[in-house]
Amino acid sequence: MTRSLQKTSPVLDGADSVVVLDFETTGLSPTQGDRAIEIGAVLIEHGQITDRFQQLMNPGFRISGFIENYTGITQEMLESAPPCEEVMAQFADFIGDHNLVAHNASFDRRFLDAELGFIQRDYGGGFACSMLIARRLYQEAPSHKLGVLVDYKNIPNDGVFHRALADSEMTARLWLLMLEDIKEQYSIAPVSFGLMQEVSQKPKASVARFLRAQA
DNA sequence: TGCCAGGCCCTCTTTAGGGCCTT
Repeated sequence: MTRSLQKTSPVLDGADSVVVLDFETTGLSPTQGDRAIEIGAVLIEHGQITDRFQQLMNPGFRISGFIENYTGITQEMLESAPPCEEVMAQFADFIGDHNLVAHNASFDRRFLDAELGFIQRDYGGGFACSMLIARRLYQEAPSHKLGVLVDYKNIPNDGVFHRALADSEMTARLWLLMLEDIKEQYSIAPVSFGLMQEVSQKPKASVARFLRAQA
């Protein structure tokens, strides 16, 4: 169950389309045998969401009760889903060479790399982490979990968490809000993907100075 | 039955340890 995002005023230039993605998985580590069980993603173009991707996938083994409770995704739901390889081939076509964004991107990147590796596919875009940027822009936030940031920044949501498309849509709203905040606070426009990547790598204490120098 | 990973970041740091964040 999803719904459209409210329109957001464009703050990106035309070349800075990004795909915001989120995996639900059987656990924390693909190197320990964990697999993806759902992928959700939205495409942002010109500062607005223009496309969506959501698909459950069958990892080929029984998932834990913890994951069923955490995500609401049941074993029964996965038994009727297509295998990971089929879904990830479709998803590789969806992301193409777009730049990518995820909340705690190191996690999603590990699974993206692992699942695409199984089918000998790759991607050509960069990867940015909304959590690392939020830690720098919103240093006073009570935490930088996605759900806490959504509440802290009053980001509209339908109350669904830990499902791939819902989390990717909330991450996309957070991403667009961070672009708006940088634009308004530092008079930078357009705010490029490359600039956001740079922000994510700056020491916390020097981010404001760095952004002021970009104006 | 209980536990498992990994990158980032802070500090009582760098010859380390532990919290945060993702499922």
